[in-house]
Formats: sequence, C-alpha cells, structure tokens
Amino acid sequence: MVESTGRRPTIYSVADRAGVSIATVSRVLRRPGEVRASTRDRVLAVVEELGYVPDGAARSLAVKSHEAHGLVLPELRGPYYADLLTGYEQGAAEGGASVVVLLTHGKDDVDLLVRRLAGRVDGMVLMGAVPVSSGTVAAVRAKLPVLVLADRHQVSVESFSTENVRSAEQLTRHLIDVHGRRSLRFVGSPEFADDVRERYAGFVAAHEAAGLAPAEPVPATFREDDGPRVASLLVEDGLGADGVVCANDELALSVMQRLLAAGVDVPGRISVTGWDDVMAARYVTPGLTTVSQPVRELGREVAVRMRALLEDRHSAPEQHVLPTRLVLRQSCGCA
Amino acid sequence: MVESTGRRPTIYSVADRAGVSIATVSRVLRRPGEVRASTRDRVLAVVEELGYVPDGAARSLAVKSHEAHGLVLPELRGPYYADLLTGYEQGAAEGGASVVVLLTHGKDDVDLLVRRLAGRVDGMVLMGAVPVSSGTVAAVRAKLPVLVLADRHQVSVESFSTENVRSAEQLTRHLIDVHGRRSLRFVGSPEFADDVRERYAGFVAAHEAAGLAPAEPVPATFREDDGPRVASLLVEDGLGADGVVCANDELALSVMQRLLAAGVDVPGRISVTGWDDVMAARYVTPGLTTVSQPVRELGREVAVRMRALLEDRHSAPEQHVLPTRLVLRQSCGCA
DNA sequence: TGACGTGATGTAAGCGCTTACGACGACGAA
DNA sequence: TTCGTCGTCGTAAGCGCTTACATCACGTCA
Repeated sequence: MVESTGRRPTIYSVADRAGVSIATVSRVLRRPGEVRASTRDRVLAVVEELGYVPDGAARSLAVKSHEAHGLVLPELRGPYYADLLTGYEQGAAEGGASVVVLLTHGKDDVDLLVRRLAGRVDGMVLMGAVPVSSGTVAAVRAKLPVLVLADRHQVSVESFSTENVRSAEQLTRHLIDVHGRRSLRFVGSPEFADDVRERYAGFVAAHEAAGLAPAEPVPATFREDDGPRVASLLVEDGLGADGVVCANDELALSVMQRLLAAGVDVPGRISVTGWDDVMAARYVTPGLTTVSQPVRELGREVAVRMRALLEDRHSAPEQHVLPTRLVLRQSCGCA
Repeated sequence: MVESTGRRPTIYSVADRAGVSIATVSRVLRRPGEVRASTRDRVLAVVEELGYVPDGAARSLAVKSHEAHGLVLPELRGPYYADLLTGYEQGAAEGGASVVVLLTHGKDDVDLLVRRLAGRVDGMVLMGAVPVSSGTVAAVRAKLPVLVLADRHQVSVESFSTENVRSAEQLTRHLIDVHGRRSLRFVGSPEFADDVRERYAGFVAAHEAAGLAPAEPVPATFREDDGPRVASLLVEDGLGADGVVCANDELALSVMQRLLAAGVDVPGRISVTGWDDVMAARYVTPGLTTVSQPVRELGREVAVRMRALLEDRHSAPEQHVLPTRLVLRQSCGCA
C-alpha cells in the first residue's frame, strides 16, 4: 500500500520506520552488498510500503552529477530530429542518463534557456541550426562538455555530422553522367545551415568536374510551403532546367507534386532529388531519389562520445563524419 | 572572459568576488528589484566574468521543485509522438519547466526507469501504450500528478485522448454509404492499444447501423512491415473484401502499395483508409483518405493541464477528448 | 532629538541525499 | 586471554542553493 498522508516520504521517514540510520537506507539502495541481508530486506519492505522514491535533486547535489544530458534542437518536424533524439536517448540511457530536450522554435529567449539548461545537465549537444549566440556557447562550454551537430564551422568545438559534400557531388554527377542532365538547379539556402552549404558545395564540385557552370541556388527553407513557389518559378522559367536538386525531401516532394500537377513529366522532362529519405519518399510516384543518413546511429554515437567526455574531460576535439547512402529511385530518371 | 581555473564557480565564489553575501547574489538573480542598482550591477558583472550558472539541482532541492516534467513514450517513429512532444514541450516551457523524455522501446527495465524518473520531475505524462505495471503507476501517482494519453481504461487517472469511436464510425459509414462498400476489413490489433480498440468499436458500430455484419479484425502492429503480409492475405482471400480500414497510415500506405503492386485497382476495386494524416498521405497516388488528429494541440493542452495540477493538487480527474477531422482524399473512392 | 518606519543586506537554517570515517561486536589466531 | 581483522552500521559533514528573520543605516516626523 502506498501511504499518501501529508508529505512525501524522505530517506528519513524510511530510516525511522525501519529502525536504521539514513546511511543504511542509502546503502541499501545504492550498494546493497554492503548491508546485511536481514536489514536490507527490512529496509526494502519499508521502501515499498511508503512508496519511497529518492529525490533526484538531492542526489544530484550530493554526487555532483545531474545524470542528465541536454539536447537542443530547433524543432521536431520530419524524421531527422526524431531519429536523432531516439538514438541519443538510447545512448544516454545506456549510461544511466536521461535527456532533457529543448526545442528552440518559436522561443525568443533561446540564449537564456540554454544557459539555464546548462545548470541542470552534465553535458549538452547543440544542433548547428539552433539560434544561439557564440557567447552563450562559450559560457556553456566552460562549464560542461558540448557537442555540436551538423555544423563544422567552429573547429574548436567537437562536432558530429553526416557526410554531405561527396554525397551531393555523387548525386549531382549521377544526374549529369547517367541521365544526361545539363541544366540543374539547387533548391535551398546555403547560408541557412551548414549542411545545406556543404550540399551545394558538392553540387558545384560535380559541375566543375563535368566542365559545366553551376547555377546559383534557388533560396528556400526546409518547409514544404516553399515548394509551390519554387515549382512555379521553374515553370515560369520556361523549364530551362532539366533537374532539381533539393536540400531535403520535404522540399523535393512538394516541388515534384506541383510539377506533376502542372503537367510536367517527372523524370522525363525534369529530374527531382531530395535528401533524408523520409517515409513518403518511397511511397510517392515516381519514387523519390534521395540520400539516406544514418541519423539514429548518429544520435547514438554522439551520446556515447558524450559519456566518454564526461569521464575524461581532456581530449582534443574531433570532427566526426558519418557516411551517407545514395538511394536511387525513379524521380531522377532511373527505372 | 570565462574563467576556467579549477572548479566551476558557485554562488559563494560570486559573492566573494563581488563583496556581498550569497543571499544578495541569489536575490540579484531571482528578485533583482529587491537589491540596490549599484550592487546589482556589481554582482552581475562578476556573474558574467566568472560565467556563473546556478546549479539546478541545488536550486531544486531548496525550492522543492524540479521545474521539469517527465514524458514517457514508447518510441518516436512517425509524426504522432514527435508532434505530441513538440506541443508538450511548448506548453511546459511556457511554465518555465523543461521536459525529460523517456523512450521505453527496447528497454527491459521500464518500471525501474519510470520510478527513477519520478524522482526528478514534478509531474509525469504517460502514453497509454507504454508497458508499465499498474503498481508503478500507483506508486508514481502517490508522489506526483500523472496524466495518461490515449488510454481511457483507468477511470481513476486523468487522461487525454483524441476522439476515436465516432470518427471511425463516420469513416466506415462513408465507405458503406457513399462508396457502397459491403465487405470491409479492419486492420490492426484492438487489444494492442486503447485507441485501436476504440477505432474498431466505431467500425463495428457503423456496420450495425447499416445492418451489416462486421468482420473480425486482421491483427497487425503499427509498423509498415506488416503491410505486405496483410496485403497478400487480402489478395489470397480472392479479394472478398472491397475496403480496408487500417489502424494507422503507415499500415495503410504499406497495404495500398502492395495492393497496387499486385495490380489491384485502388480505390476502384478496393478502398483503403488510414489514421493520422502523415505527410506521405498527401503525396501518394491515390491520396490516402485518413483521419487527422490535433496532436500538437493535444500535447500543449496536456502540458497546460499539468501546470494547473501542479498548482492545485486536489481536483477530480477528468477525461479530455479532442475532436478529430476526417480527411477525404482518393483512396476511399472520392474524386 | 529620539522613536520609528523602510529599504538593503547579512545570517543561518534548512532542502534530502551520499559517503568518509569511526565505533562496535564477533571471531580467529597467537 | 588478548589483539587484530572484518563486516556492519551510525555520525556527521558536506553538496549549492533559497529565504525567513535579524540587523543596520538612514531619513522622517513630531
């Protein structure tokens, strides 16, 4: 039975009722081997009876560890962040840590929130796209290990990301070499995020290797809302383009749908590719050619690395890059 | 400049350096109005100089509040949980609380983890599908407010969910009345989760209202892996069925794709419907008829309610049900 | 001029844990 | 018998905050 009279039970109530000292109660819970079986059982019975759960804050204060990691993401749309969180949570849980998530989208005091978060966790991972000042990052880094995702700008801070440049180059070359495309457009804003920048860099590299002049990127956010605009832009363009390399699947799906709705033959007249390999990519017609990233593994590896950092603070920052995989479907022109 | 010599700064270091007592430092940070402007500035300067961030555990211990909520979900696949988390995080953040997520999938000591979590948060929301013992739920409830999602089984605990029975009935009736379907199958395991049970109940109700005999459900999980099996089952069945009501979109998309691949005319020969309105539902051909749930709002409302409970513990448990919206596309037979 | 608010700050008592250290009894060896 | 040794457990000192209360320096007002 759970007692619900008045205040919540503390280690003192348990000790009292079991006729032992609080030290013994603590030992029963943390190092059962150090206490005699008979007293252990007695204490555990009381713990069960009172429904005692040790207070995490008090424990954290005593052991000087929050047993929690912070994960700061801009939002949670699409499978990318969700998979990342899933992988990270798993990796953190393996080390007995829980993860507290902070979603910055729609909040205007991100810097304050991040600082506050820094007081409640042992380590923090920051998505590159998160709008946080470098001053805040510095302050937080001085206090605890920080890992950054999908942003290799700052060499001084350790980062994780998936490969972008070479995959984008490979994808672009596929369109040029295999499908004979000559007038490609890149959709996305390279200045918006580091990974978009890298994907565009790969796009450019493939053009240069083929002796073609790369077009300027067509600016767009990651949202599908931008699709219609981009699609009509392409159509009004008189369809000078014969291929569209989009910064992510959401954009690609939206563009492709509008193109098809406008009677444009995809991929006959124009190829469309995305990035991320979302679920919809394999259900649409034509199937969307895209790049698949090992996001879950990424999350897990970051968590594992974080745990290592927490044990051994002094190791040089490294830049980790995980490989991606080109997924050829029909939207590029493949059968 | 951030000082990184030795230990992290505490409220004592700040007080020392600013020549005030720790009480004043605390006041500067929490109730700036109560301290003279000149000392306030002096203290803030030191705070900045040392890069001081108050320790959350110590604060929690002193104020007896963790300023955090626990959110326990089975996993994070698909948009449902992600949206839920997004909405919840927003609602919690408005009250100054952060949210720590616990994903139970793949963990074998869920009960222990949930109990431990209960020691680090002020309130907890549990997804109905989470595999946690009722004993644990009782223990946690004795300690802090608990809200349950998508599971109205336990009347004693307050729950939130989206409407299922009537929407499912409406959807099924649409297939029967508008599209003249006479032999429908329900795909999903009602015993698997409470919401599936309710959706099947609506399916049955529509049949009874139309004087038809409802078929037994075709068991399936929420995963798309089950799609092929179900599809071939339907085909081997000689296509006695002329419609499939699936427990969610993932299942529906998978079934539909297999059906189409087998040369079956959807929706001509057989209707397919889902539940959730995932992104893919509006990109596939034919567009997937489904039910859209206000998941984000759900999350937010749960968070708001939790905040209310945290302030006023003694209010009777209520059962909240949010309305859903039928989204007619082409997979049911509509134009 | 002295009693008295008033505002600003310091003092100190917790909050509920963990753990180093010491006390104590039982037990085996000398 | 006496003296380690060892297993078991209690004592008490923190961990870094918040906040009730005490204190103190100033006007203010009669």
